[in-house]
Amino acid sequence: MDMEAAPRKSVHGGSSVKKEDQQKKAESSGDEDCCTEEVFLKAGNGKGGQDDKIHQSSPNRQDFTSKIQGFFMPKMEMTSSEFNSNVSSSAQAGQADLLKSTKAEMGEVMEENQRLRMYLDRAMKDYRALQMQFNDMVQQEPNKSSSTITTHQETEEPELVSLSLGMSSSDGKKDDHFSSKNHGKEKVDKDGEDDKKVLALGLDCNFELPKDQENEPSPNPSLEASSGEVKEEEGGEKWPPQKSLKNVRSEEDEVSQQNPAKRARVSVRVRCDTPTMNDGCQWRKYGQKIAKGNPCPRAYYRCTVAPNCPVRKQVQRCAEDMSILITTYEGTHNHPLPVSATAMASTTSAAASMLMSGSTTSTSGLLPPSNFASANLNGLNFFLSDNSKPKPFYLPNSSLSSSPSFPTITLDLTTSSNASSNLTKLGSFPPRSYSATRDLNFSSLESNALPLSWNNGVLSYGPQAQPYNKNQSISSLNFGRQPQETLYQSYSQKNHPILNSSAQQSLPAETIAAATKAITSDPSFQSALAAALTSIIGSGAGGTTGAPASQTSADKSGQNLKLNDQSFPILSSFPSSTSTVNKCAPTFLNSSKPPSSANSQPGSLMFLSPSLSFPTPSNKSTSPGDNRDRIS
DNA sequence: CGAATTTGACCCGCGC
DNA sequence: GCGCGGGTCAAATTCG
Repeated sequence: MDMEAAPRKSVHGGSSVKKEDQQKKAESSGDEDCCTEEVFLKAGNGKGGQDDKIHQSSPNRQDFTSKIQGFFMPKMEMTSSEFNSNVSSSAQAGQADLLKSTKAEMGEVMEENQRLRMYLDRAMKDYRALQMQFNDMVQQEPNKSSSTITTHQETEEPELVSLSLGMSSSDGKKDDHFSSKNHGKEKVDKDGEDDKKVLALGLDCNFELPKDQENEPSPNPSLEASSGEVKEEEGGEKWPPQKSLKNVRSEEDEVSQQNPAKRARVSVRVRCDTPTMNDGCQWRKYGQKIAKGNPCPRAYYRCTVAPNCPVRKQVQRCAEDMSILITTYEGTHNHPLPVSATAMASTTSAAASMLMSGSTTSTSGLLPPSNFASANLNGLNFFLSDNSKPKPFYLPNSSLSSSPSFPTITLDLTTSSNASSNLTKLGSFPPRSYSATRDLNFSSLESNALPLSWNNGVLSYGPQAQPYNKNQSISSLNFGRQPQETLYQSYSQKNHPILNSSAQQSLPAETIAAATKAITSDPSFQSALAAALTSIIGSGAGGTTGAPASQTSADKSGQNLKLNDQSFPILSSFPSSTSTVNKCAPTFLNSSKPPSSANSQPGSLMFLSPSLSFPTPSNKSTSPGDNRDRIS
C-alpha cells in the first residue's frame, strides 16, 4: 500500500502538488494527452475500481489538474447528459423517476469522488512521508561515504547516470572469490549468487554534473551510447575513448572531437554465467586486456552488424563479484539493428540520453548543491544523491583518474538494494567539482527471482535460465526502495497482466529487457517514468527538448532526452536474440520474442520512441571512419 | 578456406 | 622524460 503512494502521487498530485506539476509541464512537452485521455475515460465510466483508476492514470506527470478533472468531471458530465436526454426525449411520465435515479447517481458519484480524493490525500501523505525518509537517508549517507572509495568518486566522476534494473542479491556482492583469475572466457559464475538474486528492477539515475558544465552544449551527440556501454566501476575502468581510439575512430571520433568531453557510455551490469551478454547485436572481439584492479580480463568488441559501425563494447567481470558481467557500450549504431538488439540499444540510448541531458542541464536547477535532493518523482523514486556515496564496486586504484572522459550510465541489473553500490561512477569527467547524482531506483527486494524477466523475453537475463515463476517477475519492480516496491507490484500486477503471466512462465532468465519492455508497454507506467525522469533530468536542461537519445543526428546535437511515453526507451525494448557473441544470451534475450528475423528491426523498434530510435545509417556514418573494421 | 578469436606489440594520454 | 595503464592493431592461431 505504501508504495503506491508514489505512483499515485502523480495522479493526485493535483491538489497539493499542482504547482510542481505546472512547472513540470512546461518542461515536458505534451505527451501526456494520451494518458490524460485514458484517465478521463476511465473516470467517466465511473464506477470501476478506483484503485485501478488511480494506478493507471498516473503515467505521466501530466497535468494533475487535468487528470483530476478527468476523474471528477466526467462523471458529472455523464449525469447531466443523461439527465438532459432523459428529460427531453422520454415521456414526462418517467421524469420523476429519472430525476430520482439521476440524483442517486450523482450522489454516488459524489461519494466516489470523495473517496478518490481520500485516496489521493492518502497517497500524497504516504508519498511525502517516503520522501522525507528518503531525504533523511540520503543526508545520512554522505557521511558514511567517507571511505576511500568515495574519494575517487567524488573527485572524478562528473556525471553518472545509473539505471539499475535488476536483481539484487541479498547480500551485496560478495565475491571475493574472484581471487582466482578467470580469464574472461571461463565463466565464473559458478557462484551461487545467482540464486540469491532478487528480482529487482531499478533505475538509478545519477547525474553527477560538474558544476561547471553548466553549459556544455550538446553533451554528446552521441549518446551514441545507444547501445550502451558498460563500464565497470570497479576497476575504475574508464573509457577514454578519445585517447586510444584515435586512430581508428571515424565517426565517433568526429563526434567525440566535437564534444570531446562527453561521450556517453552505458554500462550494464548483469549476473551472467556466460562470457558475454547477449544483446542482440553482432560483435567481433578485437582485443582483450587485463585491466588494473581486476583480475578478470576485459574484452573489447566491435559491432559487426555494419562495417563501419562505431559502436564498441567492453565486457568484463566484476572483480568483486565474478558472477556479474559488466558490459559497457559506447557509440551509436549507424545501421538498423536487429530486432533483438533494439531493446538493449534503445535502453542504452535512453540511458545515455538521460545522462547527456542531465549533464547538459545544469545541476543548477534541480540539484541542490549539496548532494541529495529528492527529485520529485512523480511517485517514482528519483532522487538526487551525491556521488560521495560509497560504491562498492568502485576500485580504489582505478585508473579512472586517468581520464575519464565519458559520462557513464550504468544499468545495474544485478542489484538494487544499494543504489549507491550499483552506481558506477565510471564516467569520469575531469573532475569538475562535483556534481550531484541523481538516482532512480526501481528495485525490488524480492529474493528469489531472477532479475527481471519479461515476456517478450526480450531481455532476459538470468543466470541459468532458471525458470522462475512467481508472480514476482516484474511485478516486483520497484521504484525506489521498498516502499515503492509495493506500489509497483500492485501496479504491475493490475496493469500488466502480461508481465505477471510471463513471469510466471518460467522463462529462463528474463531480465531487464523484459521488464523494461513490459514497463514501457504500459503507457501509464511509461508516462509516469518519463515524467519522473524528465522532471529530474529535464528540469535543468534547457536544451533538452530536442531529440532524445536517438542516434540520429539529432542526438548529437543535443541530447535531449525526451521522455515521452514512448520515448523512454530504457524500458522499452530489449533485444531478444543473440548475436554471435553472446553466450549469456540464454537468459538475456530470448525468450519469447517473436520470431522476427534477427536482423530486421521492426519489432522492437516499436517501442522506441522516435527520438530514441536508432540512427539510420544515414546520419552519422558520414565518416567511414573505422577502417579498422577488418570485419567487413 | 574463410571467418573469428587470441595475443603480444604498439600508440597515446596522464601522472610523477 | 619516464613509467603506467587503457585501448587498439594486426599477425598468428583456432574454429566451423
